[in-house]
Amino acid sequence: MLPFFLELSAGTPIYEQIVEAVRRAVASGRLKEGDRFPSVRAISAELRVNPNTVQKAVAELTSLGLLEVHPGQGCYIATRSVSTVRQQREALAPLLERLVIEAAHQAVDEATLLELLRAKCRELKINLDSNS
Amino acid sequence: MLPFFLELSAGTPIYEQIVEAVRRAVASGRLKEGDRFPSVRAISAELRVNPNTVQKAVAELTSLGLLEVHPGQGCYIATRSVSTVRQQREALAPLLERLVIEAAHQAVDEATLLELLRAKCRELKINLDSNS
DNA sequence: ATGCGTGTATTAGTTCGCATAATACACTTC
DNA sequence: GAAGTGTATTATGCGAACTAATACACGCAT
Repeated sequence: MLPFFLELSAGTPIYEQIVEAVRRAVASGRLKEGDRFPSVRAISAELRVNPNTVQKAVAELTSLGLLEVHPGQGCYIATRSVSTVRQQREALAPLLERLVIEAAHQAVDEATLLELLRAKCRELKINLDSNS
Repeated sequence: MLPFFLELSAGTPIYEQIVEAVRRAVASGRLKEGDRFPSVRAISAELRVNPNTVQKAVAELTSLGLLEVHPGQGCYIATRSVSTVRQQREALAPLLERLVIEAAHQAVDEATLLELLRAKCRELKINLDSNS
């Protein structure tokens, strides 16, 4: 059993879906710093996907600083690096913009939007990466 | 001068960038219901992009319900259709999820995240689609 | 030392989406 | 009828995504 939830669907690259699933698992607490991460071949077999595709996901997760590679041994969830306030803003800005625009089109007012955000924060912590 | 702001950049499909720009313009008030929308050929010439690419954006905007086509005459910004609460939630859920996950990775606490969201709401209304 | 399990690199080939190009057609308006 | 709309068609080039089959370097346990 993989330590993260993933239901492959067309439309988005597989390696991106893997990255997203791992990010979700880490954010929700399903995966914690220092945890052992499954091998490329194990994930490949479990998902029935080409090893190269999984490798691409691992490479991206490593460059994102989410995974630490211990050569010849395996991968582990990395200790989160501290980011500056500026970096935080830059990472969140595009997501915030898309959210606000979508809310405007759906005619969702600001108060409701804020409430939805609070609800989502609670949901993520509770579900612990069960599905979505 | 196009009624929406767009700076073409690689990495994302051009037609998607156009759709995004129009959505932003409508959400910010730069474009309003009933406004005339530039012709495919005009946009094509302005952006120096193939007419087919613009056409693809127009088609998507139409299917999204953002544009109304008056055959043989032109396109206009559509009157927004009412959406149910359920539809609102479904449209916002994935964006909320990605935002919360990204915030968790950036170690941004909930209170700060809510404040950033409020700020983004204000920013969108003020800038009126100048840049971003 | 040998073998197993790690991550990683290489090369090849297929499929598919994006963008371009050049036309052509149906429609409305003046 | 001419000009300006949106739309459809066909063809081509390009690159990303995925698969496939190997091969290599490293750490670790027997």
